[in-house]
Amino acid sequence: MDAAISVADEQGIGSLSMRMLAKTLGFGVMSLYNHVKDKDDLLDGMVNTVAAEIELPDGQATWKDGLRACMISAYRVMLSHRWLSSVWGRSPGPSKNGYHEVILRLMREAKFPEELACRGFHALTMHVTGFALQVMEMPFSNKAEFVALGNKSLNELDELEFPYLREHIHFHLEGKDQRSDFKYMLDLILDGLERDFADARKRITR
Amino acid sequence: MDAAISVADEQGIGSLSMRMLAKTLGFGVMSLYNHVKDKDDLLDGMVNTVAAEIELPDGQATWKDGLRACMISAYRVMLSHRWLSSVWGRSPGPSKNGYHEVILRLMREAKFPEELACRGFHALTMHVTGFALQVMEMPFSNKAEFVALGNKSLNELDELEFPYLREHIHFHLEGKDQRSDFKYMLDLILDGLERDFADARKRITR
DNA sequence: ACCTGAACACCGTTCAAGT
DNA sequence: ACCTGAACACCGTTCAAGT
Repeated sequence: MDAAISVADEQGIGSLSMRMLAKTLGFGVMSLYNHVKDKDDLLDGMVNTVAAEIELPDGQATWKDGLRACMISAYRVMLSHRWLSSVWGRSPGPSKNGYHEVILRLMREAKFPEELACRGFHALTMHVTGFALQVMEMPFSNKAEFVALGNKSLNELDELEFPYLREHIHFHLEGKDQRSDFKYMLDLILDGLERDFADARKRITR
Repeated sequence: MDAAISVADEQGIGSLSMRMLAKTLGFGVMSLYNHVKDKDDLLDGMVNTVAAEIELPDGQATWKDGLRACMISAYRVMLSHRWLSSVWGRSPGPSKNGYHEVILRLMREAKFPEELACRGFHALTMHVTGFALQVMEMPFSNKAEFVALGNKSLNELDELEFPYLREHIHFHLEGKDQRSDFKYMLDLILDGLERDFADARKRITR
């Protein structure tokens, strides 16, 4: 399990085959099937193991701080295991359930109505894994590759047809993009939930 | 190209192999390589072809309406080609560039400052493809499978350990979730951009 | 309970050969 | 310019055989 995770971390999930994993461990291929039902089963186990790395907030935190910290931690875990987001959606294991339970608990114990908690749950989890998926999916993995790709695109893009796209690429190449879009959108969601929550409370008290 | 797209649409991108595509077309496998450099090249072409299905707003639309319509159309296209979001991130072709250009143009011609347009661009595109990726990645594809999985999860989840997660699953199984989280978050982003834009204008006029 | 190699049914792609 | 089959180096998994 741990071996599979380090292979995926270092070589990418694409290079993780049963055959090479067995070789790494010094066994025949078929020995793996004594510890794992399937390759699917292996992947489920890997997800469950690294999902445990997500830091869950303690009982004291307010719903907003707690959620914020929790989502940032989940996002960090996804960035540190670059294969994780692409297999995150498979059948839930105990650590993923624990993470989901905490998100819902923070909202429900703060007296969010069930419907708003549901919406918040999906908005937040979709944001984290969707954003991570999208970042992982980008066709470069370091600054140099990024610059190379940017310049290549600039050469290919017609100045008259794509003026704003060219401007946008220049903007990035000049390093003027110094804020985190992940946190910007996270706060957008949290602030939106806060407003909806306030509205819901008013409606009840009235 | 069209054949590859219909195979992927009907059987999933996982079943799209060069060998079976060739068989579907009634040729030998290697004939494909006269029309396409690679399997990568094939996928790039497929993305470019369906990206052209995204409806771009005409010149009259306000930035907000135009962006909203454009993002909803893009999301619809991703839902109708269930393999699309997973390969969307590969090297950009002309129709994807056109889509990106329109997004940037709507904001820049409405006098968004460059930085805010950049942020908006990423917030919106990440939302669309991230959300689509996450939806596609879910381990069910119809109501029946969803209900089966929900009930299975309820059986496995301990009542004391995961009370809120169980409540959440019940909420879905009872069909109380009738709004679109996609549009909810889309409007969250658009409203956020509108506020930031108003702030930026105030700062300049002052 | 754990390990194993041979075998099966698949991949994408190279290469030399044809029209 | 277009098509082709054989071959190569890979997959995940089944099966029968070992300890």
